[in-house]
This record gives sequence, C-alpha cells and structure tokens, in this order.
Amino acid sequence: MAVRAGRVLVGAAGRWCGRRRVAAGRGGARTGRGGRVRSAGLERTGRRPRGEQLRDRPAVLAVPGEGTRAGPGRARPDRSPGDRLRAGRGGARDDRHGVDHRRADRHRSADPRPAPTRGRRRRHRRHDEVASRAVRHPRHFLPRPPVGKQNELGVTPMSEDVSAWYNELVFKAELADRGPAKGTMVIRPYGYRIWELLQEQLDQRFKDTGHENAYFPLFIPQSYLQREADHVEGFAPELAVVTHGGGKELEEPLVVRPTSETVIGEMYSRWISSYRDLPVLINAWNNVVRWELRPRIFLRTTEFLWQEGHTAHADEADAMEETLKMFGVYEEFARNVAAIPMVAGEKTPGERFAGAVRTYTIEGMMRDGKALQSGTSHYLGTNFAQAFDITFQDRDNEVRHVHTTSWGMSTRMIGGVILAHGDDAGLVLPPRLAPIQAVLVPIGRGDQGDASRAKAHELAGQLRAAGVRVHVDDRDASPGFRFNDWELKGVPLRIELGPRDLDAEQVLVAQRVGEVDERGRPVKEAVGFDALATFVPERLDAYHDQLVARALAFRDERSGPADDWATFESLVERGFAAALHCGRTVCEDDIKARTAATPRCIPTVGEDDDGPCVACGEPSAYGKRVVFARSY
RNA sequence: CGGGAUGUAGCGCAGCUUGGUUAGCGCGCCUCGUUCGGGACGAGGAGGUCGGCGGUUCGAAUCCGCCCAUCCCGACCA
Repeated sequence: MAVRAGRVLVGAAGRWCGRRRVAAGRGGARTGRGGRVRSAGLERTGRRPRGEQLRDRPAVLAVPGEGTRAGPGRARPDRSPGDRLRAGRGGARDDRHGVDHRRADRHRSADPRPAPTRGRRRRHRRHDEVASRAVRHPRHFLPRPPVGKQNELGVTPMSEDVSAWYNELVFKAELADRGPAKGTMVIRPYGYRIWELLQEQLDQRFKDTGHENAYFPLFIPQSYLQREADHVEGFAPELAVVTHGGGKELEEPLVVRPTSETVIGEMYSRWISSYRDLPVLINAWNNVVRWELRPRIFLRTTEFLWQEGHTAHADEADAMEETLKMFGVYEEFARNVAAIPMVAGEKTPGERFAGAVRTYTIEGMMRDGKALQSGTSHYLGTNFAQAFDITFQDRDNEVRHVHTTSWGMSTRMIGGVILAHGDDAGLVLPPRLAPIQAVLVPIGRGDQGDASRAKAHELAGQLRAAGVRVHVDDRDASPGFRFNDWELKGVPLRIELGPRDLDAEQVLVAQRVGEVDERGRPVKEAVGFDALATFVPERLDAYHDQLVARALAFRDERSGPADDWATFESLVERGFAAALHCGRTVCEDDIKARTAATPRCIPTVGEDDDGPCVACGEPSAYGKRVVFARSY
C-alpha cells in the first residue's frame, strides 16, 4: 500500500486533496472533519518545501492562458436544462429564470424572510417551468411529469440534448459507471470488451511495424518531470503527487505518471550507447493519471487507459519517419476499425504536446459537430535526449543525442465511437469493435419457443465457427423489449427467429443502421438457414463500409472553407471550418473567446494556400489552411 | 479555484410552503401464473441512517445554522 495515508497534492492550485478517509469516515465526522480541513489549510501555507516549484508554475502560466471566456450571451443549445427531468420537457426549462434569481438573491442577502417561492431547492426547477403562470403558489399548479415507461426506457434523444444522451447511454448500455472517487470510471464488461478489441487490433499493427511491448512504472520521481522545461509546464497543473508512503513522508515526492516520457528517457539513457542499439521501438499499454477538474466518462477522466509508444532513433529523418508512420497507423485504424474518417494533420504550436517539436493528430467529427482528438504522434527532437542524456556513439565515433518519438491512443477513443456513430436509439457500434456482432432473438412461446431457441443456438454455433461474435438472447422478455435493448447497445445485426421463420427455414436480419420502413423500423431481410453463416460476415463488412460512408458524408456536410468571418462563425457553430490563420497565439485566443473554436490541425491533405487571416487579416502562416472547430 | 444547482429505496421522483401516528409513487428487482413477430399483464413480496452534524420544538424529511458530497458552466487536457 504505497499510498497509504498518503496525501495527494494536486495541480496548479496547490490544493491538498484526496485526504484518505478510512472506511466509516463519515461517523464522528463533524469535529474531526473540521479539524482536518483546517489543518490541511495550515499545511498548505505552512509547509511548502517540495511541491513548490510545480505548484507555483501554473500560476505563471495562468496569466497568458485563455483567461477570458465566451461572452455571456453564448447560447449552448445542446446542454441547457440538465439530464434529469426528461419528463416535462417541452416547456421553458431554462434554469436561469426569474425564480432562480430570486433564490439567489435571497441567499446572497441572507434575508430571513423567505421569498415567495421559497421551498426546497429541488423543487425550484419545477417553478421554472411554470414561472410565468404561477408565481404565488406554484406548487398547486405544477404539472405532474408524465410518469411511465417512456421515462425509464431508452435514452434522451441525441437530437434533443447530446450531453444528456451521452451520459445516459454510457450507463444504460452498461459501458461504464462512475467510480467512487471523483473523476474516476469503472469500465464494465461490455465497455471493456470494446477496449480489448481495440487493443488487439491496434497492438497487431504495432507488432506489424516492428514494435515490442514493455511496462514502465506508475511512480515517477518528481524531479524527473522537471528536467524538461516545456514538459513540466504542460503537465504541472494536472499532476497527482504522492507525498507519503509506508506511513512516512517521502524524501522526494512521487508523481503518478501523466505519461512516461521521463521514466522511459531515463531507461533509454541506460540502454542506448551505440548506433547499433538503434532504433528502440517500444510500446506500453498502461494507465495514466491527469487530474481532471471537469471529468466526463471516456472523454476526460482522471485516470484512463491508453497505449504509449516510445521510440529512439539515430537522426531526425528516421524519427520523423517513425512519427509519421504511427500517425498513419492511427488514421488507418480509426477508419478501418472504428469506422471514423479522421481529419489528420499537424498541430499548431499552441496545441502541441508539452515537450514536442511537432505533433500530429487525428481529429474525428462527433455527431454534434465537435471535434475529438483521437490519437496523437509526436516528434520530440532531442528534447528528452538532452534532458535525460540519451546519447549514442555513431559510426564516425561522434557522440550524439538520439531523436525520440511518442504516440498514443486512449480509452477516449471509445467515447469517440459513441459520439461519432450513435443515434437517438442509442449506441451504434462498428462491427470490428462490437463485443456482439450479431444477436439472435428467438421468438415464440411454448413448444414453438423451444424450437426457436434450439434453432437459434444451432445457428449461433455455425456463426461462431465462421468467426462471428454472436449472442443468443434467451431472456424471458417480449421480443419488442429485446429488440430495443440490443439497439440501445449498438449491436450491428439482429437476427430474428420465430415460428413462421422455422417453417420457412429462414431468419430475418435487421441492420442497426440502414434502410427503414415508414414507421422508422429497420427493413428486415429474409436469409435462409443454409446461407446465414456466409451472409453474416459479408454483411458485417458491408455494414462497416456503410458506417464509414455515413460518417464521411456527415463530416463533409458540416465542413467547408471559411474565407470570411461570418462564414467561419456559422461553420464552426456546427462543424469544421478550414481557414487561413496568422498563427499568432493572441489571435487563436481571440477566436476561441468569440466562437469557442480552436485550431484542431493543419490537414496533411490540404493544398498550399495563403492570404489574410480569417480573424484578424494579418498574413497567414503555415502555407495551408487550418481546420478550426469546437472540441471536446 | 470562480459561477450555478442538487442530495428522500438500485434509478427517476412526490411529500417540505402550513412540523404531528407506520415517509409515499413509477421503473427496476424477487416469487407464482398468464404471455411472446417492436419496449406484455395480474397477484403477492423485498428494499429507506430522508447526505452529515448541531440547533429550535412536547415532536423535524419538513424550520434554522454549519459541514460534506455530487452534478452543470468556466479555465486545463488524450
């Protein structure tokens, strides 16, 4: 128990948090708790020794950082009213209506006289809905929320509220749950299987390109991070630092790895001495911790799983080739496995990885038009080689620094899959990542039910033999329930098998996304028993291609060149804008403040272009257009 | 850390304004029976320290104070 009783120092603010509470901590709390908080405060000011540098740094950083944020008027249609209270939608649900203000005022002025609408806080939301008609005694006029199945089944339609849709879906599809500590997640079996499938297929690509897996430690001496100036600066605000272990304060605090460049740099310096040792091509599958102030499952959690590749090369050309090769692997993987067509390109200096010379990224478009950075590949130059003294003797007897690269893809990709393909009915999983590619739903009662089930299992065996991940849903639930359930879970193909089908020696196949009838239900296709085992694998491949095409059409429909500010603003409101930009940080900040959009990358496929900056009119930089978007 | 909310059964909520016997409802869960081609039905049943502590009171889920936690928005980020 290395961290037993340890305090964890977090980030920029220099807050001490994560005070470990021994089970039952709540009892006897009051005094003990108050005491604790106070003493924590004392510690913070009183004892500064170790974290000092790290803690102070961000304060400096904070100044040039984008301090200003969007104007007050920025409407955020996609995330207003909150994810509960799906009943009663349709009314004005703005939380910032009159009643709220009164409440706020009351709190501020500490007026003992309750405002007319006083009452328990949780009721106020209701007030909002009817504020206009019932101010005095709102309770009597509250509409009862429509109670019933609608409220518990399915998810809030994505078209209505993407945020709520995403949160509900992650839970209801049993992908993940929130962990007990803030910002942590539990990845449930169905979600973890997606990760395993992603790992398998990505790892194979790493092996195919000559890489080997290894493991490096979770704890890093704090001083290591400080050796590379940009690196510290970049990560200081999100570090978790262990100050105690084995019941004692540590000589030197340990940082929980936010990434492993530093430890790996240290090891490479020991392992590399000759040009004959190069290149070193290593990958690690592990977890990392980056303290998150605003977590979101899969997209931004304090701890997440990923893969980090770290390679060392004799010269820049070799290292750049590696950087671009792995960048290419990610782009290809995203398209061929996750069915997401990415905008691939180089990051602008402001968006570069801390410590990198060049950073390449793949950016996917989510169904709300926002971009998600889904994988990055960095050329680190000799920055880490110098910091960690990674040198080798070359053919000509000269001692040189190696050139290093690093590249990573994380569990965030699962969030990307959810957000890039999902729809109102729930998840849409690309077949190569789907834990269940085809679900067999036997229908019928009594003897007929038995016959359907038996046949379903028999067919499942044939499909398994054909390499299909298949599941028979035997549950004692109505067919409609089961159909909806598997649609929520994103299974690509549903195979129905009832009494009528048994007679006809066929099944009905419904595709999760595809042609629908006038009621919006999938058009079902009859397939003979004999043909099923060859039909399904082919159909899965075709389905994958359909998903890619759909995502591409969606992306293209929401992307375009922006040659003037008005076009830029409207494009970025719902998608990607390719614009000329001056490259100045102040200008990027200004754009971000005005539109919430940031430069995502300079696409590699972009053609040479120059002219005035879309925002400020200064001459453009980069020689190409930059893609801007709102992002996750 | 700034701004805004919320805490009552696994989930979603009512009850609180005006304190008063045993805290309700829907979904889910368990049992039995009937059901099964797009979210079935009936009958039984289990499940609650009302976030915590303190105060006011004969009496607190309800009134008052403090604290804690979580969620949303902002700054950071894969």
